[in-house]
Amino acid sequence: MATLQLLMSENLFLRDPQDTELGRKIIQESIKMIDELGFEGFTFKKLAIKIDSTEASIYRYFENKHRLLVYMIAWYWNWLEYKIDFGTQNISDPERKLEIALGIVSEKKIADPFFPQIDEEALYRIVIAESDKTYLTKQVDEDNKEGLFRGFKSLCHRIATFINEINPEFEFAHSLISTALQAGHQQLFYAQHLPSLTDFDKTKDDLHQRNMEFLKTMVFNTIKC
Amino acid sequence: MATLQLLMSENLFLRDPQDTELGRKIIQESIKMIDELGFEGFTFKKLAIKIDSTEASIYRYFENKHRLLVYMIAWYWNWLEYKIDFGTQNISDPERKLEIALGIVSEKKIADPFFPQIDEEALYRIVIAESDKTYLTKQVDEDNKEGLFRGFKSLCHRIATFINEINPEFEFAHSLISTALQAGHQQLFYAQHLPSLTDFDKTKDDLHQRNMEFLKTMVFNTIKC
DNA sequence: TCATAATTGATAGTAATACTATTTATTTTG
DNA sequence: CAAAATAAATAGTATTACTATCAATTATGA
Repeated sequence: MATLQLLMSENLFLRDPQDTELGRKIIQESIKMIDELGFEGFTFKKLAIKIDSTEASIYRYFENKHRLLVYMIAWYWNWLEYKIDFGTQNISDPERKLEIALGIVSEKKIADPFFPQIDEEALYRIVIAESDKTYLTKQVDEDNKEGLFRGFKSLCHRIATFINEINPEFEFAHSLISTALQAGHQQLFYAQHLPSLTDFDKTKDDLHQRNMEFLKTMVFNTIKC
Repeated sequence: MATLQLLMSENLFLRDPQDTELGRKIIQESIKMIDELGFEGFTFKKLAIKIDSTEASIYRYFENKHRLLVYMIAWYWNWLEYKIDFGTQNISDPERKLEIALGIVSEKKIADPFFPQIDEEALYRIVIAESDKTYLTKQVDEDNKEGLFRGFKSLCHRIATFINEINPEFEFAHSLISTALQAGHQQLFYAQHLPSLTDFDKTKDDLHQRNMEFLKTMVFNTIKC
């Protein structure tokens, strides 16, 4: 099977981690560590020890750990958009396209053989628990100017387009989709940790199915009334 | 005018900040500082200098700055629930109650004369930018066991009740309301910093109006189809 | 080929942060 | 009013998030 590489925006790193052995080890191991320790518990020092390198070496690739998180989350959004492009190929019915997109957004994430170096399951847990931290900072405007959030914005715009094709009258397409994208993660987090904020049962194995149903209901009902 | 005090859950603090002069200064000044510096830029050291006290004294009131944030956000949710109780008093039509609740959630927040010691405008900006950080941590389960998120859960449940009164068939009342509560903040943050994720124009002064409209459309359409 | 430059990595710092332990002052109460 | 309890101030420490400097390796080109 072919192995792919997502093209990542230049500003996301100092040195492209996909180019070198060390860079790839940084990404692989930091996905594992942030998943285990949480973003606050994760440090470049701990990562350096784990991959048998040094803090300074890691700082050559990423300005700081926040940038590394932004890189990982951007990779995730790029991956989703690629999957949606792929999945809606040759389909013209916008309702079908929207349904496919929402399905991909909320489906259970498993290892993608096209990207063997990334642990998508761990990355998905990071996205759920940490992705908001990429922009909930005081430097959000500078980061945005550098284009660090292009992946998320692009994905949001793409799905919003489907809505506008279905119902050109609907005036909140972007708001609805950015809400749905975040809600999909939020509800899974809540189901796990604050279940009374949801109507899901985390012990049942149809959790992702229910979440998908919720998102589709919310989006389709909202635009069709 | 009467001055009120919201009853805060015991576990939110080590010593009740509403009881002492220093405690009240801690709350007042930390709202100002977190608003200005962001939660990451805020430290007990800086706060201590500002209020002419010491770090150790502040640690007598709150275990750490995360707990202080949780306290502030819990105050906000309690305040909203009180406003909704107040606003839906003697109203029996559940649609009307839901509309009032969503209105209160998304209306522009101004100083509440019942609580003169709290700067609600600054607190609202903190809620928008920082509230997710209260639970997006590795200690969320322990914190939840201590009841730190009772305020949010209680508010969510109360509004979900209105939905169930309107449409007992609808099976995602809690998910929809927790989604709407977060979306209300998120959209304002996006409008300010990542406007392409919304359909709002931050330069227009009907921003809150539009956001309210979006939330009401989303919630009512979703439950009525 | 070999010197030079460029890149990469290792070592050793520093200022700031998030606390903690101990000491000192003040207030409460029997 | 003395003893106990409480509150606050002082002075630490381990860790974090970097930076500056130095050493090794690799690439380039006359």
